[in-house]
Amino acid sequence: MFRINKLTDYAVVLLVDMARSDKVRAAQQIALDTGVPLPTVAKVMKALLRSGLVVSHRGACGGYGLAHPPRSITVADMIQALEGPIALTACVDKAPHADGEEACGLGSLCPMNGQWDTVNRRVEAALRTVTLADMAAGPLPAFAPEFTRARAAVLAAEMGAERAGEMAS
Amino acid sequence: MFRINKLTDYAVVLLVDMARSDKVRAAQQIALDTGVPLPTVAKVMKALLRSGLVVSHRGACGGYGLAHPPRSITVADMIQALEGPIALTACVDKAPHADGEEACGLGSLCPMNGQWDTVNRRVEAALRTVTLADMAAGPLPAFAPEFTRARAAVLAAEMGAERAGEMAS
DNA sequence: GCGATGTGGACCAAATTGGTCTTCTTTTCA
DNA sequence: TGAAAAGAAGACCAATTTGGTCCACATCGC
Repeated sequence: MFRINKLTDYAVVLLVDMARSDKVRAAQQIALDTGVPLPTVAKVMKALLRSGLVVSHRGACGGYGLAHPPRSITVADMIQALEGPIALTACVDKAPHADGEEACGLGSLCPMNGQWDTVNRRVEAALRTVTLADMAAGPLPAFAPEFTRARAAVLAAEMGAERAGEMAS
Repeated sequence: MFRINKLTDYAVVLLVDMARSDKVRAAQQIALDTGVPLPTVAKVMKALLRSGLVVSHRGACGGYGLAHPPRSITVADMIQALEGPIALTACVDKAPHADGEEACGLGSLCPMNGQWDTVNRRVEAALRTVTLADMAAGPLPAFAPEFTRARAAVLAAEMGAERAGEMAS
């Protein structure tokens, strides 16, 4: 499957929504607009904030906004924000463990010496060719954003009365 | 960290060793030569066999060999053999579940419609630019293959007397 | 100062992964 | 023809990772 994390997937969904809205919104509002559970939105935003992809404003009327124009945020940036450096194998991040041993058990005996570096660089380059603006624009969204938003609200309501009430307050 | 499976990592190590040796060898011998545990070699080979990357010969003097020249086996092939089609998100393989619902919970409401397809195609293209021959050639292996093999044998012996004896028989 | 909002981290249940084992089939060779 | 060598298929369990949630605290605006 060669998957990215679900959390990373959420991050892209949230960032696309932010790129389309282009306003500072509270995490609660973003959760409502996208249908992603609030605690998950909070967790993702924390990671995006640390990586400098979004900016935050605390206090009343606070919220999150994009730190850069969508055109200059790439898929590689989003993935790296959630999952760290792009390293397909343990061989490449040679950060020695506490006991001085290398991450790859075989150490310098590993016959792959540096071959994975090439692969990693090419994958990262590929991921750098698609931007948030591309993701947000889309060739032809099946539904207009308004419909999407309305449908998401319905979904949020169905998630449970107590939570929906709390979120809608 | 955007990793491939450890099993996939092993598969590449084994295939590189097979490309360098270019002989039909028993799984036991490959395990000895690479330092990868025998049961793991067997498991990886099963996947590689199903994908047609290696051929097998049963019975005495049997073993595994490459099904194609290293030049025509790409990193993408190896990853797909172990992990299935390259699909960074659950959105892309729209195979409906048993209950008729799509893999992505949001269904056609998902605002990503088709955007991930582009990313997936570009990543796969990148992975297709590096072949098994490239991985096996290497720019400059730190040690000659003979040293690697001898060292692997020592490692195998250290794994335990009973297993080492059984493997050396 | 109070309420709204973000921040940081702990926490646990569920899913995935990795590694091993067992049993069976196929092939070679004496 | 039968025994040994080797692969095939899958069940199984432990360990790790992931995901989702919650809590206590820090800021900010009114």
